[in-house]
Amino acid sequence: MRVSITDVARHAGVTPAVVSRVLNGDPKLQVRAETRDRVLAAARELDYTPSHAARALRHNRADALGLAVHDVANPLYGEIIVGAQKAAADAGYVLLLADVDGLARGDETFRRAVHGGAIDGLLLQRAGTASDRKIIDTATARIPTVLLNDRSTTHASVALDDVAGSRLATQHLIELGHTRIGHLRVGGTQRSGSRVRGWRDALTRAGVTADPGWLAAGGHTVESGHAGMRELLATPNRPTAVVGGNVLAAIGALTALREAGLHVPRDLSVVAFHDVRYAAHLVPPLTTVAMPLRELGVAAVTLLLERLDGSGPRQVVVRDPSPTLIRRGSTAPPPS
Amino acid sequence: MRVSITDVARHAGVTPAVVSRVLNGDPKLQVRAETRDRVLAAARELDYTPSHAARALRHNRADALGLAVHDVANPLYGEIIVGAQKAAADAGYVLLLADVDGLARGDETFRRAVHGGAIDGLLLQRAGTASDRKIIDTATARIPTVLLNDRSTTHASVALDDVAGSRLATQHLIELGHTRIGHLRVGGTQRSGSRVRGWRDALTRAGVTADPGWLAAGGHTVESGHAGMRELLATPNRPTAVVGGNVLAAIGALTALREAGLHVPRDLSVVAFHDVRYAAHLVPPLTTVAMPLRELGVAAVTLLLERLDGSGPRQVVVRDPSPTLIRRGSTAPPPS
DNA sequence: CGGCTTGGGTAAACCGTTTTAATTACCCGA
DNA sequence: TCGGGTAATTAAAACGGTTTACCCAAGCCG
Repeated sequence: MRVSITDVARHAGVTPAVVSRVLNGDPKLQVRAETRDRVLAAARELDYTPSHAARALRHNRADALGLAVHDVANPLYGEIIVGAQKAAADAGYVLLLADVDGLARGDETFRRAVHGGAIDGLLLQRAGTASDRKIIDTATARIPTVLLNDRSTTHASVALDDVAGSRLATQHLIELGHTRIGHLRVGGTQRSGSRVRGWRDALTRAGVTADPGWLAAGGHTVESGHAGMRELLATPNRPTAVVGGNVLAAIGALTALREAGLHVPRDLSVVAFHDVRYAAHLVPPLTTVAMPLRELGVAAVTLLLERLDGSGPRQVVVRDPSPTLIRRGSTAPPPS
Repeated sequence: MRVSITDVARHAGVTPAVVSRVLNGDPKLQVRAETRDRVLAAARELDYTPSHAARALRHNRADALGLAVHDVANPLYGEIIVGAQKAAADAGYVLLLADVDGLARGDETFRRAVHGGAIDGLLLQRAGTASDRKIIDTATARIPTVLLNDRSTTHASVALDDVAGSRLATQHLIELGHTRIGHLRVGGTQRSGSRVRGWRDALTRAGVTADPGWLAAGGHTVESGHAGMRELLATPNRPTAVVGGNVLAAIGALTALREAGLHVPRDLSVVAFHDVRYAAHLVPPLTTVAMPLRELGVAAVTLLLERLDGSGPRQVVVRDPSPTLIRRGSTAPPPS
């Protein structure tokens, strides 16, 4: 059926040991060039590929990484996955997809994969929900784990430079002449706090003290963004511009503004995190801060591989390329 | 380190054979209830999970499926993946992610996974590109394969009911009073042909003969959709409504219309395939045909598992739930 | 010419499970 | 008390590699 190392050995007139050692380039192997060639030729001729299971069993290593996210269809995580997949493949690792919520529900399939050694390490999305901590701790206890897209003081993690991104967005608005700038925070995660900090930083630098009313919960859905925007509109010292922590929330905000009879960007400017593909095709085309999501995926895999080599947990912030402002039609100088 | 079946056996005072047979419910095993309990208790106590590699080696089966798509970040495929992931997990299979383009470039990692038996079957996106055929044939020769989201006469495949979807979209326009209805075809695949057929069917039923000028290449990018729409606008017997084969192409079409000074839907109606999450937030909110993408993913896994059990290649069309029209703001009666 | 090195390999154990065939324990009736 | 028969359990091989220790032959040196 399958062609095994024994077949190759027979074909080359040697023992399996030699085949293994030639193919893996064992430095302590002494072998005549002629023999080596015979082995290589036989392997090529029979189109031999070693059994994944057999190697994994022997090495106690699967050459596979797990990737568990909440929603694969979320385009943001799609980008992260693309980067992670590429980096893993380059390093000779295969990527195994799982559903965090499944994990939370105690999905036996994935539990067995982790406990049974089907993966060597795990990339785990941290959403900031209550059940998260338990999942994270269980995983970490079993297997080297890296948290995606958020900072952690206790676990290895890879985050974006949210402070810089948020500062960039806010500065853009300041440069346009805005001083009353609101922020729709995502909530629940470290990065939410970072974005608040970046926003406040930029305001402080411009000599503006942030009004507490300028900070509202935007969540990460269209509905929550809609609600958050309405809240901002109701505040006495109403902002003339808003930094949105999440694209979907920003879309909800745009709807709320349209409903309130306000024109974007004439009456109010909006800039949001993450330059998703359709941002340019909303009306108005959304000004965004492009964050290096793919690079985050790459960095996560890199860090995880480091951990597999025995390094301790480390917190990485991906700053390259740095957050970039994509100017489109949703930002303009404040109404005079 | 890892707790193995031998540890459990020792702990329960039996041999590994008994442990294995108890845990796997071997029907020919005769065992005292008391012994069985001891084994189960030991397994639970030590938190034993069998080694994935060892079972895979023994069974010559990895309990894993491969999933190779062109672009994980594409929200359409995201939905398919979500469905596939869930179905695979339910069946006790784990999902392994790969990049078709990597495959085309001869990505060694994935080649080794396939050849080395790390996956039992493969779900493969068919894009209709030139290099596709080679990849498909290579994969099929090695491993049971199911093609995603398109029909094939030679290989196992799972497709959507594109004829019905296209007919539904066209009928909607007809019901609004349109007779001159264009179609932006995706091109390259079977499903593109199916959509043309559905469109033509609906027109014929309404007693309208399709003008050749009403059919243009829309591709699956914003740019190609833009170009295709311009082509349609230039035709002598210009349509008053358009069915778009792809959302991104439809977005490009909307832009082209805006540039041409035409108002959607007052001057021209647009309906497009696939109800992506942001369709409601484009301006105008896009009327779409929602296709059962998740169910496609589920059906693909189901078919693949069937094939693993020895059934021959089969072509499946997912009709449940049937295509649904989501009426939004981009369709209206034709200008009078 | 005997012992030592070195080149060129080989033999065998091992990784953790599963499974078939074989072995032991036990009970019962004669 | 001893077969015989069945119930309960075990031994061992096999899956396909990898790796360590070892072996043999040839050459070299003293």
